Amino acid sequence: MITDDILHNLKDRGHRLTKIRTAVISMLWLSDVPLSAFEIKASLEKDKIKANKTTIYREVSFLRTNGILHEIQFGDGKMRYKICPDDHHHHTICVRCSRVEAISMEKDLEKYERELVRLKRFKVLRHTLEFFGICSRCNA
Amino acid sequence: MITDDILHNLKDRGHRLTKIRTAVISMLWLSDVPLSAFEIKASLEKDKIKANKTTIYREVSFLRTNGILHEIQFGDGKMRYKICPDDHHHHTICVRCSRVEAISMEKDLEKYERELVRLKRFKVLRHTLEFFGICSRCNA
DNA sequence: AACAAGATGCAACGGTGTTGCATCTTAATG
DNA sequence: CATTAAGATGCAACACCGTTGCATCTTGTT
Repeated sequence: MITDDILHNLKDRGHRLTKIRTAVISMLWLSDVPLSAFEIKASLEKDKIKANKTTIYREVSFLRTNGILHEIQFGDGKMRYKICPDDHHHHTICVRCSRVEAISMEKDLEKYERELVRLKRFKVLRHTLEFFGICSRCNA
Repeated sequence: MITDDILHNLKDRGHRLTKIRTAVISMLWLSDVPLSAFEIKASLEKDKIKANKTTIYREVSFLRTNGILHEIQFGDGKMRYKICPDDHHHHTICVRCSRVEAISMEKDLEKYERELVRLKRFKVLRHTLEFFGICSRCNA
């Protein structure tokens, strides 16, 4: 299991493996959509693990600092968090059922980023790209 | 002046031209970066025009409904608003000086959206794309 | 078992944005 | 110019996301 690798890696670097930490990691790993802080909290509670919202925010902050978890913004005012072995995917987000899927268009964007440097002398550090629409299930 | 066109257009459609409305329009038109609600409020106050934050939110909502103003998200949790003749949603945002420039890659993205329909049966309604980095001025 | 660093909970707070309601302004009408 | 009704504004209160300070509890090491 990859979550075990993550846990061992954290421990080897001198970090603690608390109940909440391991729960957040395994839960986010199993989730196929990025979750907000509140959703993480709710999901833990379903497994009978109570955690204060402050703890959740501090935990995602910790996991982000350690490169385990990544933030995504869907433009509704809340951060969402996901565990992704290779950072950066873009997503399709269904506006009806909220289903999220990762897609890849790195090659096209890398080409475009090179053009931005060449034409506008703008050095891209990061970007955001999300598509909102109707997924295949909802459209059927 | 284009702001006059906007004002006449609004009036012709039966909307009122209040002090705050005209001030928001001309101020946003002159601004070369998208502004948050708070920044709009502060900018009006610099011109001795006081406005309640509720009024600002209602005004940007009104202007958005009338297709005059567009929202942009930079991922810091606040909406920003910009007057743009053609609704144009991609930008380079300098993380040092906050300068924002519009860029065009519609053709590439339209191609990609057609592929999303074809391959994943995902119908794109809208998307977000912003590049964060260092602009030519800051990099010099 | 003792201990220090780290994790947690709680309360309070700040910021963004919204809503209900009372009041004021705009612009059209007589 | 006075009237008037719709629309605009201000105010207070609220909801929500996220953060901070501080006291307390856990973890893992000695």
